[in-house]
This record gives sequence, structure tokens and C-alpha cells, in this order.
Amino acid sequence: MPELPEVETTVRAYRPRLEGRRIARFVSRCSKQAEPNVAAVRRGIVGKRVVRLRRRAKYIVADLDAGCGHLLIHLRMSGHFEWAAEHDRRPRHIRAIFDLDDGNRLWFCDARKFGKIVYARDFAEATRHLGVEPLERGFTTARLRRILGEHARQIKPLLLDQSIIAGLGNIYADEALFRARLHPATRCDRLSNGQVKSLHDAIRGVLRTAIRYDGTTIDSVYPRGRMQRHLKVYGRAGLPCGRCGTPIAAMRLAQRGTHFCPKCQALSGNRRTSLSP
DNA sequence: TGGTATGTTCCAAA
DNA sequence: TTTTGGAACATACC
Repeated sequence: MPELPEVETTVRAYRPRLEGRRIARFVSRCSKQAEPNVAAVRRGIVGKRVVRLRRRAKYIVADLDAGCGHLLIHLRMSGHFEWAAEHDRRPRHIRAIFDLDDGNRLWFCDARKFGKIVYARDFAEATRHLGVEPLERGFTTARLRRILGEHARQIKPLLLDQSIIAGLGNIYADEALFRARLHPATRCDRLSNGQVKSLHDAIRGVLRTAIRYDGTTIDSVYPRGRMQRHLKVYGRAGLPCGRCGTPIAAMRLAQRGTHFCPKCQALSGNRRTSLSP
């Protein structure tokens, strides 16, 4: 389920349920998902109140009582929340249980067990590896231009690198590059100012649109999103491009399925030329 | 059966 | 040193 828009949607849905509540009990059913370990997570969060629920990159962050640290949850590929009051029967793949002081219960479910449940005393330290928030004020066109100029990589793998820009995943990287009319293998330090501006607008635009539609539903794990109706390239290999009708192409780039329009996103200006000094 | 999957990390190779 | 490719993590689905 989880890229920035899906995590943001989850945070907004669970904020009224969790903010102000005290965590009464924590049970882990998959100890390897708890960091630094189950006992440390339990010690850190049980008895503490969730003062604020927010998002940083693809992390769901619960700020606990002042000075009591933070609970960070990363959903990775298949993690999601389930609210016990909405279920008659227990869902599959429950990996952790959070009981609240109002009698409610939150299940953390995760078929593939890639997700992480982290207790951190120091938030800055725990998130030091993360790059800029693409929807924040500080993510300007100039900032993006500087970032792109500092690397000699292909643009799509760079967009997926959470230590540079934090929040894009495989769906929205492809969608942003389509909007900006950039081939996914374009060298990021060879973009014109106009292309950088287009990419900046595309990244923010596609994330905002996806949040407006409550994210993308790929399977039943995350059923509420409507953004999949508005995807232009992701998962559309062979279907006509909405702009020019050319069949959408699929390729493998940096080990990820990559979708683009070969006509609208032609690779250009990407070769080192003998004219360069 | 084999290939693919919304993510991240580690290691080796170029 | 930087970038890229592959494998690994564990499970479901086609």
C-alpha cells in the first residue's frame, strides 16, 4: 500500500482515533519487526499518550508525551492498520496489537513482514537518513536543481532514493516522470532549467492529487484509494498513452518495473558528447 | 512452476 | 568515490 500519499491518508484517518489516547498494551507477534527489540518498544510506549500523529516520509509517527520519545511505523510493502471495532473477525497477518485506554484496539497487519515498528527516543536521530519532504516549503525548484546537479545518476532511481527526496515510491516516480515528460533513465545532472521546473511541479502535483484521492489501491489490503483511476502510466503497459496514443512501454530499471510513454518521454541529451570540455 | 509485487538494505562489481 | 546490479527479507497472487 505505502508511498507518501497512502501513508498520509492513513495518518489522517487514524489521527482522531489515536491522538490523546494512552497506549495500554503492546503485543508483538513478529519480534523481528520491532526495533530495537520488542521489550524496548513495549517499555517505550506502554503507558504513554499519543500527543500527535503525523507523517515523515513513508513513516507514520506517533509523538508520545513530552520527553517520552516517538513510535515510528514503516509499512514497507504490505503493512497496514486495521481498527478492531470495524471487524467482526480477526483479519489475516496480524503482526502487532496496540490496545488503547479507551478500549479500542489497533492491529498492525503485514503479510510479508517487511514493515518496521520502531521506538526512538530521539526523532532527529531516527530519521537522519531521510531526505527532503517533497511537499514542504523548503522543496523549491532551486533546491531540486541543486540536488540533481550533485549526482550523476539516472533520474528514476534518484527519485526512489529516500535519502535524497523522501516519500516517492515506484508508482509516483513513474507518474511524476510522465507528467514531466522525462525518460526514467535520463541523467539527472543533464536537465535543463525548464525540465527541472517541470519535474518539480510534477512531483508535487502528482503527490497532491494522490492525497486528494486517498491514495492508490493496488490490492484489497488498502481498499479506499481512488488514485488508481487516475494513473497515466503505472500498470498500464501496452495501453495507449492518454496524451499521444502510443502504447505505454514497460522496462526494468534499478530492479523496478518502470512504465513510460516512449514518445512523450523520449530519451534525449543523455549522452556524454565529445564537445564537452 | 515461475514470475511479479506499493520498500529497504547490504554487498559486490564497474 | 560514486553508481549500478543482484540478492535478500516473506508471502500472495497470476
